[in-house]
Amino acid sequence: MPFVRIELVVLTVHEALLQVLLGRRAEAPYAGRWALPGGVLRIDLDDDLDAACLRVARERLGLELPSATQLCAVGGRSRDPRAPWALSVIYRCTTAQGQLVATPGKRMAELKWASALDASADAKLAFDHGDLIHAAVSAQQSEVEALRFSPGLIAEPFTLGDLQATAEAVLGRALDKSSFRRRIDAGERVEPVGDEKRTGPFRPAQLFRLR
Amino acid sequence: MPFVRIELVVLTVHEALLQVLLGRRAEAPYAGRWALPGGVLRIDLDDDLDAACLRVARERLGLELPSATQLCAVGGRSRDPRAPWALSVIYRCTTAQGQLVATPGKRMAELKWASALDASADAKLAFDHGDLIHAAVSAQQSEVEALRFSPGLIAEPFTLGDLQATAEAVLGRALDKSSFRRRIDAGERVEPVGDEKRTGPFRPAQLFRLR
DNA sequence: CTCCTTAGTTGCACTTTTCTACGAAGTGAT
DNA sequence: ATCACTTCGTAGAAAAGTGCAACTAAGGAG
Repeated sequence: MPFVRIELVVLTVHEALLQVLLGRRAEAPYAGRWALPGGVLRIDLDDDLDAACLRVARERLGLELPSATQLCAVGGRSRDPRAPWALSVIYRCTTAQGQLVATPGKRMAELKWASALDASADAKLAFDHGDLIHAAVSAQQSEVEALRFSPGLIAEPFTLGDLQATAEAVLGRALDKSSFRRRIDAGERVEPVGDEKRTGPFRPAQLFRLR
Repeated sequence: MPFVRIELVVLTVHEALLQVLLGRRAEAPYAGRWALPGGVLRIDLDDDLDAACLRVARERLGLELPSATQLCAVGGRSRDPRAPWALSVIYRCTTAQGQLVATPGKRMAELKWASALDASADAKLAFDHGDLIHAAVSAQQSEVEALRFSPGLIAEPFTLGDLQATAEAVLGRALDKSSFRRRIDAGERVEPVGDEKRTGPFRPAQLFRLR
């Protein structure tokens, strides 16, 4: 039976840029290279794959992830030299940058946020993690395209301008303001919180939250 | 390490109905119940997960599947009583009904095609295979909604009427003829084969193939 | 030729999206 | 008080896409 791991693609939007969490590998293989955080499946601890994902996020990153979704599974003979056959189940999630409690473990010396677009094209990442980030970004873009904002992608409460800027960061292109707002109104995904936010000597923006 | 299997959701359209291939289980657990065909991952034989999918399809069903896509992975402690922890990687594919060479093996006594919609709601299927079929049907519907027809879903060459009937069978609803043809023309997914097909004493239909 | 069937197209109303511009709301300067 | 300035939010025209219904096209039977 193969060696089974869980890998996490943790995404966030910060400073108008879609970013992904990477850890620097301390040991071979790929020592010194950046890789996705992850951990070994523990059949004595984990009731199922989702529970394993939550445990790994908690142990490695100090994150309580309410909503990670499975991206895919990858596996093969030459995937990891530590085992004759290695299988990884990949999870994708979003979180606010502040919630991260970096607890680098034995294999993870250091954590950083990197541009997701750059990372998905970075051939120097360990394993096939560049491809996995690319797949995760595509999935996230499909969600945002349909105006499904996972909690954690944007801090609540937010203005519609914030929400649009977040969507534009994920999609990597500009969106039309009136069209964006009409689609938001048509959906039932956000609700007004009743308060306002002022950022200068001009009209304040209404605040919303996800529902 | 968990016990790892591959399961196949083989879909086809036959007689204006989306159908899924099921096998009757010969042994416990769920002896006598209908289940998805599948097999154990063999790390001595399979180079990677996709290769394992192809091998299982060939050995169990006599199918050479050019284009199976991974659906998801499921796993947990109480999934299969034969092992303390079982993990299954699910693949989805389409094939013509005629290509199937049923070779029921030790565990698969009998094969049949069943309505995919009925099967996805059938609580009597083994394991969580009803949920898996439901997920596979949804994925197939998304593809067809975007007019992506996997080879095997429809026999080539085909008329545009055939193609629309196939799409309607997958989606479970009627489509508008002129709108369907406009979208087909706009895309670059089908090309005329130059021939015609006549089914009676009236105007023949042009034939197309996928590209 | 007329009639019948299915294949394929066209016109039109309607909906949805996109682009552009304008009004609204707030503060500070004149 | 009025105007200038900025961002928030909306309205309306233009364009693109969808659904419906009627139409023409092509073949063969009688």
